[in-house]
Amino acid sequence: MRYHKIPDETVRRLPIYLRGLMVSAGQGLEHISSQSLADLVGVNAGQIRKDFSYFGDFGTPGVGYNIEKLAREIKKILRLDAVRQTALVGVGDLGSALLAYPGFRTFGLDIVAAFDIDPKKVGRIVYGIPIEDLSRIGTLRQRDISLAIVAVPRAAAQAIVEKLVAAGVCGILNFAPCKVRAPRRVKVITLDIAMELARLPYYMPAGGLSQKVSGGQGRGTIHSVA
Amino acid sequence: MRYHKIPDETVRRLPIYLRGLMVSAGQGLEHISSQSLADLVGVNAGQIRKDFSYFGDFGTPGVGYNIEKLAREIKKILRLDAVRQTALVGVGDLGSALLAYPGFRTFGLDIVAAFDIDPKKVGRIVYGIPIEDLSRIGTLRQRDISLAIVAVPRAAAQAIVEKLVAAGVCGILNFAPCKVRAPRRVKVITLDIAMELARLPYYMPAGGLSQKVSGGQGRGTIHSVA
DNA sequence: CCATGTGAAGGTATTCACAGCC
DNA sequence: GGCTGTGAATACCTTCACATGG
Repeated sequence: MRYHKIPDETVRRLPIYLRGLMVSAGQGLEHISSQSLADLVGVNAGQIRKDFSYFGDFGTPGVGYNIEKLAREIKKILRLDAVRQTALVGVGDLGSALLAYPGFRTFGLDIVAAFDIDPKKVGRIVYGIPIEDLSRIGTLRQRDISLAIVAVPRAAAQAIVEKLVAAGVCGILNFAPCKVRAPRRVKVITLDIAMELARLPYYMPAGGLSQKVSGGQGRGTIHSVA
Repeated sequence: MRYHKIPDETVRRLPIYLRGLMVSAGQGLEHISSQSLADLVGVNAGQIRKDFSYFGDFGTPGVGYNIEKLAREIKKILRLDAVRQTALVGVGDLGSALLAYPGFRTFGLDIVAAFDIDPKKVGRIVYGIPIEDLSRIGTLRQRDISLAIVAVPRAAAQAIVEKLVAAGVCGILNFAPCKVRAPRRVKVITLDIAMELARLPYYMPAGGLSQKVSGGQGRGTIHSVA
């Protein structure tokens, strides 16, 4: 069930909206206007209405959007309406941090398996998850795990991705700083942390440190950026 | 010295090219064609040439681009030509992983200070960096540190950003899952890890697990994705 | 009166194709 | 022959303004 045709950029923003809606719901609100949501998440109000317009009528003129209903719909579109079991490969510093990170739950994503190549790590239990040997990646298919996070060194990433694909995984979040090849049916998102930091200096003023703001707390020119 | 006008999307891709160029340089190559670079980093060759065209002639028809020269130019544009000292705030699981991560060096970014609110952590040395109390963030200005990474819980993020701004920081990479406000002159990039994972299921085939590929290794339909 | 939903307009980014150069 | 650099054409995304509805 693919919704008529939702632009990629809109899909990218849907999780942002979803997070905003969940925050609002947590405050006991029932409805929210595109303007309030805009203030909350930092996206232009017109953009939000346009985005929502791609999948039917959820708002009531004069009132706003029903938070619960809208959140449920977005989850359905993103296919986050059921809990998705996820595997982690590579339990180094970053991998461990990801195991400890509670944020995935928010979106119904649950890390239920972890793999590493290091015999000293295999068998240990980290944040409740036992670490298995890489050779057991093949068991993912029968365990109904179709999503994976790759947190291994660059040199190992491609081989791991191939193992995962062979095991039936069809969605991969790759933290290794390189492009990995995969069949078209498998969606890979690469998240290169250092690269994000690398484009920060471009946008910074030339002088280096910024001047001290007169007015103490920084009132006045506060703006949302990015 | 701002180059005529480089599109934002091009700026986003520059670090990708830079990484590809550094890999090629490491292999002893001297020149690379837009097509080879395209294969390496997964961006269309025409796109690459168009991107490079925004900042002058670096290629030689029939030969390709001089890797060293081009890499140096991209670094200059991104202002990565000098080592930049960076501060980390929040030495939890993720923060520790970032301290250990060698990838920042690649882009001339060096984490030289770390802060945490937890008295049990303050004073300890993690991966060579002593953890200081939050109250010492104000010293960043005189230490010439203008870049910061925020890895604190959502509830603390806004307050930390304000402290950093007051201390003269003008570029922030925020890992907290929320929008933060900052003066316009301060560039903030928010990287919400869970959110990236959240849009993965949307692109996955409906059935859940993918079918076993006939043909073993997966030859044939291999495509770059992402 | 307030807020949604949406055509139409404007802006930005990508793709194409080829002239020009080594 | 191979590869760059770039205008022109296309596709995509965002903004605007307003008609419509509670």
